Formats: sequence, C-alpha cells, structure tokens
Amino acid sequence: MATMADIARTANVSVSTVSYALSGKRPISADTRRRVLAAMDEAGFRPHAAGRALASRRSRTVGLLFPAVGKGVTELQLEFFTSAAEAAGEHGYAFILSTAPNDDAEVLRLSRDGVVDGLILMEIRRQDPRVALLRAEGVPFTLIGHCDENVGYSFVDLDFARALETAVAHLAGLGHREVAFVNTSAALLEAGYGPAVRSLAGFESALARFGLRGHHVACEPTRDAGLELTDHLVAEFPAVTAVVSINREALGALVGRAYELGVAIPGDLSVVGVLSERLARLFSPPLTTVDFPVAAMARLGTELLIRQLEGGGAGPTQTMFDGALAVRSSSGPAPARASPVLAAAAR
Amino acid sequence: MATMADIARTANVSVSTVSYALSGKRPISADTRRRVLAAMDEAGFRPHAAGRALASRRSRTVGLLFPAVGKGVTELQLEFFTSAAEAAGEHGYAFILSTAPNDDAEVLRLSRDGVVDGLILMEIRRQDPRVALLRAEGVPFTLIGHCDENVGYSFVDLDFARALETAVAHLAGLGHREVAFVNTSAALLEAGYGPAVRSLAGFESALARFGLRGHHVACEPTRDAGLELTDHLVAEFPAVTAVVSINREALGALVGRAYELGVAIPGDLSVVGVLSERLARLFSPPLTTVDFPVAAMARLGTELLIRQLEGGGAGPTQTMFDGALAVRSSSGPAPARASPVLAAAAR
DNA sequence: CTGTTAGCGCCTTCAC
DNA sequence: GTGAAGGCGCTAACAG
Repeated sequence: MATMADIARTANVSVSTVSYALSGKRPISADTRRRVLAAMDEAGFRPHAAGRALASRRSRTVGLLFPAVGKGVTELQLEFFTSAAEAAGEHGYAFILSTAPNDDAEVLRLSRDGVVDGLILMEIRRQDPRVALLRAEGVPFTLIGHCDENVGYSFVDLDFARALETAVAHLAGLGHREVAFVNTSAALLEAGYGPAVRSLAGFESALARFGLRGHHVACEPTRDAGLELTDHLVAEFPAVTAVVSINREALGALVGRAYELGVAIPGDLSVVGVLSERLARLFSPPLTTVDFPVAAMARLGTELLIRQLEGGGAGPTQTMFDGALAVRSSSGPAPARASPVLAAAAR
Repeated sequence: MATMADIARTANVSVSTVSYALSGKRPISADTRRRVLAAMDEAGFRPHAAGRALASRRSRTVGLLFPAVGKGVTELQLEFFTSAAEAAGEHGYAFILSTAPNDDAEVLRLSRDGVVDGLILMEIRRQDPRVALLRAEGVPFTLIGHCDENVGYSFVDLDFARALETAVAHLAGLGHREVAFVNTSAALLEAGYGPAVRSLAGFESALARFGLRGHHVACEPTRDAGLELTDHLVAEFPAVTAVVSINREALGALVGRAYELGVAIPGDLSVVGVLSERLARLFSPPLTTVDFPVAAMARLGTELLIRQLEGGGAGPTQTMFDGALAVRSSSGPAPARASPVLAAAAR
C-alpha cells in the first residue's frame, strides 16, 4: 500500500535515499537511515515486486519446470518441489511451479515474459532439446539430471551407475549369485531417460565385475505393473535371490506381493532400493537402500541457479551425488541358497 | 526482448493500439490488427509481466500457502499442488508455492509485495488466524478446508463427517458390529484440525445411528505409528472386524501388517479408506474407499480464487464434496463373525 | 477506430 | 551524504 514516495515524504528525504537505505548500495548517515527505517515499519512498507522487477529487470523468481506427463507425480517429485521451494524462499526468491505439458512453449513464456529469472529443469533426457533452447534464449538454468553433452552448464544429479554398483556390490558381498534389476518403464529407457539408462549400465558393469548373473526388467512406475512384474520374476527367474530397484512404485508392490507369497524379506529375498531417506521410511520392514538424497539435490540445484543469477562468478558447477548404502535390515539377508526361493513361493 | 514500442514502430501504429490489439478492450480494425499481430510474432513478442503488473496492478499470479510443518508432506498434498498449478496455468495465471513456516509473515510478504493477487490456504484449523489477517489485508483467498466461522469467503472441502457416515453405513450393511476409526494425530485433533474433528463427529453419529460399537484411535501419519497402532488394535480391540481410516500412512502400514499377521483383507477384516482415486490405486488388493476427490478440489479452489480476481460477481462459493463410496473388493468382505479375527491373528 | 500522454513503484545515473 | 530526474514496459484515461 505504502510506496517509497510515501516513506520519503514522512521521513523528509528523497525517494532515492529511501531506495538506498533499503539496498545499502550507497552510504547513508546513521540518522537518516533510522528515520527512513522508522517510517517504513510504521507504514508497514514492503517494496512492490513489480516496480522493483521492472526497474531492476530481475523478478527474483525462479521456476521449476515439471511437465506433468502421464506418468503421474510421485512422492519423489514432491520432495523435490518442496525442498526447492524452501531453498528459494530462504534466498528471498519466489518459487514458481509449472506443470505445463509443453516445455518449450513454457520456457519461452516464463523467460520472455520476465516472470522468472532462471529455471530448474527436471526429467532430463540424454539429448534434451530444452537445453539448447534455454541457451539460445540466454536464460540461466540448472538441471536436476544431465545430458550426454553437458559442457557449460550447471547440474546436479545422482550417480545412478555408481548407485547400482554399490547395490550390487553389497549383494555380491552377501553371497548372492543371481540378481534382478527393476528399472523404470521401457518407454523412458528408450526415450533416453538418464536414470534408466545409466542405472542399467551400472548394473551390467557391476554384474561383470562381481561375476553375477543378472536380469534387467523394465517396469511402469505403478503398483499394478509392479505386481505383475513380481509374478513375472517368480515365474521366469526362479533362481533370483536378490532384487534392486530404482522404481519406487514397483518396489512397494514387490514387497507387498512378497508377503502374499510368503517370501520373507530379507530372510528369503534381499531387496535393495534406491530411495530417499524419507521414502525408505515408508517401507516395513525397513529396506536396505542406496540413499537418493532428493532434498539435498533440490536445494543444491536451486542454490546453483540463484548463485548464477547473483553473478556468483565460478562458472558451471556439476555435482554428482553418490548414494550411500544404508543397511537397514536387522536380520541378515539370505546368502544364495540351493533352493530357488521365488520358485518355491510360486507353488 | 521486444517491447510494445518496437511492435508499434514496425506496425506503424501507436503503443496503445498494440496494447488494445492484445487485450481486445477496444475495437481494432481488422487490417490494423493483422499488421500488429504480424509484427508481434515476427519479433517473438511477449508482454513483459512486470510492466503489465505494474500498470494493471495485478500480477496474474496466485499463491498456495503450504506451511511445511513437521508432519511431512504426503502424496495427497502433491496432488493438490500439481492440480492447483495446472488449473492456474490453464487460466493464464502463474502459480507460486510457498512453504514458509510462518504463514502470517508470508501472507504479508506475498500480498503486500504484490507478488500474488490472491492466495489458496491449506491445512485449515477450526479457528484459523490467517483468515482474519487475509481479510484485514483485503487479499482475495480461498480455503481448502473451512473454519467454524465461515461467512463471507469461498472454500472447498470434503465433507468428512458425511464421508465417515458413508463408510460406517457400508460396514453396517455388511453386518459388522464393531469397527475402529483411525484418525490423524492427536495433536492435530486437539489443534482443531477440521478433518480430524469432523470425521470423528461423523464417525460417532454414524455409530449411534447404526447401533454399532466403535473405537476411535488417533495416529501420527507415519508408517511406524501405523504399525504400532495395528498391534494396539489387535491387542486391545479383538472384536473389531472392520477399520475405516482417513490416515493414508497408517492405512498403508495397517494393510501391510495385516498380511504379516495372516489377516486377509477383505476376507477377515474389512478396510475402508478415505482416499483419492490415485492413492487408492497404490493399494493392493484394491481397497474399498470413500473417494477424496483431491484433484477436483484443488482445481475448484483455484478456480474460485481466480473467479474472485476477475470480479466474477456471485460472491463467496462454498462447496462441500461428498465422497462417493467405491467398493473395490471383488470378494465380499467378512460379515461380523463369531471369532475375533484380530485376536486370532495375535496368537 | 486510433493517437497522445500520464502514470504504476522502483532503481540508478547524474548533479550537488 | 543527499536530491532530482529519467526510464523500465505496459495500461488506461483522455482526446480526437
């Protein structure tokens, strides 16, 4: 309601003085400053965002582009949203969430309209056209995920290959000989969705390194698909004694179905999930996990963007998180056993 | 990049003509309009949000206030966020998500700064101080939920009392005689959190109406609490043959624990959840539910707010959704049986 | 139907 | 250390 002109009037100074008192970009005498500040909070003054944005040519707003494609939103994205929003808020930035299905148009809309100063992208593919677009538009951005070609921009990602290796190494250490990897959907894999592609690569190289037999199964991130998948595993790969998954929904279904089939976890079957701390807590019994530090990643992604916006020198920062192994099963998992547990369950 | 002045120049018209060509608030000759539009998309023109906001005194932005209190964010809120964001986008509004812990300050910040034109509030308590504040500030708003005193503002809510009645009626119809109601946390209940309070009321009146015995149990919305609760039910209320819950996390845990204990759902125990369609799908076997139309509610809440902003006459609109019963169990649930199933499971 | 012009609230260069 | 003034891009009277 109150404007700088109002404040200036009641404090007997000029508007520019008010402005500088606020920004500190010019020395102000202690006395003047006090009068100005007094006038401000007496009037409940708050600088108007639009005025400031217009004059400074910065909106102090960051946007998160999340194309709400069919594949539904999961708890994992939720954690991203809220953590990113929090981080933005702490730095004095507003946080815009866009679910527009067509990213390209949305990138243009948000940047050209000046509603955001920069963008955070999720659901990155190996060759992502949005990156070129953002560059062409000169819009600062960071990726949660990364492309094959990634010079000159900031991103933060989980090292999925390493995560899978960590998981497989753990299982190999327990004596397992044959393990299954439950990926996300085949469609995403084909589309070059990074996590799907890179986990698979990590899985395969780990198999080779530890001399294990392995099976890769793609699975839609839905409970139904997960149930079907579990039955499929039972039927087709009876010798499998351990499962690792990056697919939270399938994992939930698998654990549930295992109970139904009388397969004890971790007694009969070892299960390792690549999951955030928060998600891991939703499982019972507690699941051994390779930590997916979602909240930290979202925070960092947001902060990297804001650092760019504030001209924080330093150029692109690229951070790959390593998922730490968290063994949560109290009882030891089954070492590879003679009898194929899954097949036994199928009878 | 391009401004209206640029467009005006290349189209040989004045800026106001450009503006009116865009807004349609004044008749423009077909020919002029064509020239203007041509110039616009040749230049890739997009009106700058800050300029527009400053001149029109409206930011075309709505905000969702979601104080990220301790009790963690759930899939349910996620559905709210994305649905609200979607609805806002469809109406040409930007959507801001604020997780600032202190709502009051945030209300002031977002409104006084002019970053939003209106707000959507979640997690409403029976006496919610934010409402008075919003009123005092003259900020348009809608609630997802409602207060005891609620004249003169718009809200959308689920009729939790009715939802519980629907659930209990269903169970009574199946022949159950003793049912448990799993509420959210005792803390929220005491704080006057609407859903907790009103569901309980609905539960109790339904018990009376149908002459059933019932037990009310508050439970933190976490898996661990849910597990504990299940064991508690087993130990304390062995005659209970049916459970209804508005607590998604507890419900998940309860279903899981039931499997562990060898209690078949719905064979041995009937379970009814108050859940969104999407959440219901996460359960297996499918759960009988009273539908919690989260997405529709978020959309409507957002649209009610936007309608206010656009001066859509009509005054406050208050909508209570009725949760429709969706019986998803294929096999018929257990009518009240002589043998206390939960106790049997406990052996 | 179209042009001219004054702001909207703030930032920032230029002058003192 | 402080003022005055121009302008950011757009809207909306006010004049034709």
